[in-house]
Amino acid sequence: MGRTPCCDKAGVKKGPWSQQEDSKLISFILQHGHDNWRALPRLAGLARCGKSCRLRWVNYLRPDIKRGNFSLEEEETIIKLQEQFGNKWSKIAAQMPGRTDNEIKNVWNTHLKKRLKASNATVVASPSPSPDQKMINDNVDLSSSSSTVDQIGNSDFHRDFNRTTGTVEKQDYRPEDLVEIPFEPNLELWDMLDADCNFADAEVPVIASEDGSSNRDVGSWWWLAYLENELGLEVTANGYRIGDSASSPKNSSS
DNA sequence: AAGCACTTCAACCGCCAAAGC
DNA sequence: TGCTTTGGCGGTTGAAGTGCT
Repeated sequence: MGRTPCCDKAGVKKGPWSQQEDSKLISFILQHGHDNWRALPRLAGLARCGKSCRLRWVNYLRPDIKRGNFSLEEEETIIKLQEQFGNKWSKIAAQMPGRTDNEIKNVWNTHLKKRLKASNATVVASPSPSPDQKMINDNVDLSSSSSTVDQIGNSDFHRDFNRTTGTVEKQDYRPEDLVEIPFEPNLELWDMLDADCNFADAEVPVIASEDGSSNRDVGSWWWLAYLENELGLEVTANGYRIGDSASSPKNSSS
């Protein structure tokens, strides 16, 4: 008799996650946490293995994941830490808030390893940046900030949000500090949330961003719910209002 | 426009270690 | 102390996207 499988293989779904599955998982974890990954899928009504749920949450849905390209600084950090720790991706990820071990591993395998190999093989005399390098430098210019939200945000929205506010720590705001930040049209999904910011409606629409892509933004819209719930942001017709939230935000959002 | 090659990255697999009994 | 269960990790895969001819 071999090792006990991590889950009952029969009836367990594999492959890419649908938005319905994502919202079920998010909703469940927001309400109950994730003390027991094995029991979670059954309790959350997901036909997934516990490991798969954990992976999806840790690598994709968690609110504190920073998405987007790695900055040059981050790449240098990875290279340094890889030298120090070897392929201990979780150790490396622990030194890089907002980045997952999986993401770091992917960056290492797809970019950094090759780049290091190339630079070791050839001593390049010219300092002119490669297209790759240029993109990284551009990225640094766009995202350089030391604030909390840059470390934990996961979309351009959060960067923009940060530029305006400087931080998302609730206690930093007074009611008179009202700031409205326009939110992306594709994020107007508040009707799906009930009073507690749980997903009341099982029918989650496809979320398309301006460039026509979908799915990858799924982390953003539910994260806004988190921001509102946890950080006391108020959604208005034009964006988010920080500060006094005496009026009903969701009524004014439609 | 079509076909092919290459790249990216989300997700899976199998192993290991820690915790619980 | 040994067995089982569970969570976590690193390696790998393959579908989807992108670029090139």
